[in-house]
Amino acid sequence: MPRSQTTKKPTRIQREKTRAILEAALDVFSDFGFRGSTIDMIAARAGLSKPNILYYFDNKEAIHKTLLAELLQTWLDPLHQIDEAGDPIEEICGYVAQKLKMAREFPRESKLFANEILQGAPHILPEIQGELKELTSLKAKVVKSWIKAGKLADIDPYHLFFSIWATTQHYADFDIQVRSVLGDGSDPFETAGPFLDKMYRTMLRP
Amino acid sequence: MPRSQTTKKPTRIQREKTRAILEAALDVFSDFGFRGSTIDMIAARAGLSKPNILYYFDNKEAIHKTLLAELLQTWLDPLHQIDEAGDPIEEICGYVAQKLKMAREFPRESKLFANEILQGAPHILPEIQGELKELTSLKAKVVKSWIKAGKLADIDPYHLFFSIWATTQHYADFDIQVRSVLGDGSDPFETAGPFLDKMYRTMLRP
DNA sequence: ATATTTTTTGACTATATGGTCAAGTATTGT
DNA sequence: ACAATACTTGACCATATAGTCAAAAAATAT
Repeated sequence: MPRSQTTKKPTRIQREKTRAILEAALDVFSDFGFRGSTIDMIAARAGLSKPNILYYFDNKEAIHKTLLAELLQTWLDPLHQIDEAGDPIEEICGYVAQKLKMAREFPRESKLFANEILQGAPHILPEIQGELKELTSLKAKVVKSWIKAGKLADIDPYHLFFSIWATTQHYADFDIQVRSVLGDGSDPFETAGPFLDKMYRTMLRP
Repeated sequence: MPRSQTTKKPTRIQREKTRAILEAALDVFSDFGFRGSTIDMIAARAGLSKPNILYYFDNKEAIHKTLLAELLQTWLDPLHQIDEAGDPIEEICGYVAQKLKMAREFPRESKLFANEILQGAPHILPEIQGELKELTSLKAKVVKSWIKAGKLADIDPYHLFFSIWATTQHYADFDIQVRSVLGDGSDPFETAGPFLDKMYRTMLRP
């Protein structure tokens, strides 16, 4: 009986293999998108046979769903950490730095997410309209209170967040373009960090 | 003899049908990506049969390539228009406004491009490393000269361009996310315009 | 050691999809 | 009107791919 239909505690093999499959699937999905990826590709990358993959996951979509669910939490985490009690500019620049760090360290996750949203979020629209929307609106209120207190320039909190998401994830999602334009040699993230920090400090100063 | 193999001047029907096919293909490719799109989908959207599509284009990839080639020119055009002789801040804010307008009016083109880059630019890497790289480097020099002349704040021209591309195209590419977070009703582009204008004016002021 | 359970896979099916082709239909030029 | 050319398509093929299954192999429990 496959793991996916059991409620028992998973065995060591189950833990290891599901991990290996998800790891391989992240590679493949982030590079080719959902439709462009095949179970065979994932199997090859994981060093398993196709039926073996399907022993651990009901189908291709189940693998994808699992990845997206994990991903969303990682994606939302830095936003959670914005603290109303902290210094406004430091909090937001810290958030920018955190998002950029994530784009650097987890580019596959960023691309997987971008692929999903780009195609109209067919698998995670509910979460986008739920969790993400709620959390963003919560933190937008925090930004608004900072503005009202005169601690930040008067800018639209939502568009502020959009611009942060766009600029930071750009370095992961459009990686090939960024590197092509810069030419090889330098690490885009190295120079992007100071640039974004300066940019947001300038625009946020009241 | 199909159009794709002829050098003669195209007939009226050829012009009309190829247009209809490209129009339908843009719809489909921008929504589902290259691998996620089928010739049948394009045929259905264009109101033609599959063999008829393949009478005008050699294969699926040829349709995609044609779209990308047209697209790249549209994409590069606003960058071309940046004029060294103009007022630096107005030139750059004009560029931002132009890019945002394009994201609004041609979201399908933006998504097609995003899909392509996201998957590693398999079909237009040469153009990215050629035309785009050259033009960007040319305009980066212009920005540098403006900075040297004390007319702009001292920022990295490349990252400036990246941030402009990211923030403007975000509204087309991540459209579903933007609308989900804002909730329905307001037009994201309406409020994004003033936000971005203010943002770039603030950060560019010397 | 043996029984039980879990894991693995070769061989398979069904379907989707890119692409072909020969024969038919419409359009155009004279 | 008629021939030449351009256009269209139903039927088809080859391949790729998601997913199944029964039987073998490996791991685990007793």
